[in-house]
Amino acid sequence: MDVCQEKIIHAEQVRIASDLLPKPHILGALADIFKTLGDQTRLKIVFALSACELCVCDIAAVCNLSESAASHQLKILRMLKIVKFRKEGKIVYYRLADEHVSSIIKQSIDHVSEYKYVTMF
Amino acid sequence: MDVCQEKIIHAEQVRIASDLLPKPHILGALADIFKTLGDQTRLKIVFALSACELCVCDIAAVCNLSESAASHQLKILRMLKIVKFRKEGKIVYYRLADEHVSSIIKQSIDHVSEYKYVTMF
DNA sequence: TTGACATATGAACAGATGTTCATATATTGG
DNA sequence: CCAATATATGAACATCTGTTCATATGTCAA
Repeated sequence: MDVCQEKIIHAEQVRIASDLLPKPHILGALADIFKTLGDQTRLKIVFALSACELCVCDIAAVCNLSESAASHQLKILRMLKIVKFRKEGKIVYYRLADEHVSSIIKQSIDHVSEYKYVTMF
Repeated sequence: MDVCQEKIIHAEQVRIASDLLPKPHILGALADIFKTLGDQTRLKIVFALSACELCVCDIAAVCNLSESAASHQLKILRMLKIVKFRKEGKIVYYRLADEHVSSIIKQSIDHVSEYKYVTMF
């Protein structure tokens, strides 16, 4: 990887910006959260759960998914601490883990609505 | 795809959650933003730019990237309206597009710091 | 215990993603 | 004009991701 350190143009800004970078494990954790929310299926699940607690079967219905696909994605959301769950007999109910997630989503909606948005992917 | 509509367990919650889902193009736009922030390289660039305006060469140095890789990722950040840029002769200076992005990042840091975080990817 | 149901999981496959390398474009000074 | 510099872009490639299908686990009722 070309580190490009022999031709830094603005040494001072580079130093300032470098000092501000979070530690690698924080950066990784943040990227993981965004990566997780960066899939339409999981984002849909998160939106659905921001309405109310739902079981896997409900989530599959709301998000138009097979129950297997829902379960796979819920596992990821669980590992990332984005959702919590409780078991009641055969049924597992999921809900959002905390308000940060909803808050993040709200902020991003503001961002999107500020531009005439063009999808690229 | 198995739509799973014959065995909805909680019809009322399913209706409520379904009504709350954003329109597909909004959902897509949001997912795109998260997907974009969900890469360590791009997230690092965003953090760097939250410190100050930087040229491509500076960004490459701060983020330990080849200039080509930086340029590729900046293109994506540009298309997603996450960064803006201005040209000054040969040099292109990048900066964050708005405060929503920094706000989103701040929220996610709060989320991360609330748990003993375990990386999964 | 047996069968029905809700959910979870593993393997496999197609499609997407990020980097590299080579090359192109654009701007400035000589 | 030409050479040097800063940035951008295209193709190729290895890696990662999300879905599906088949199967497993766990729970309840009969």
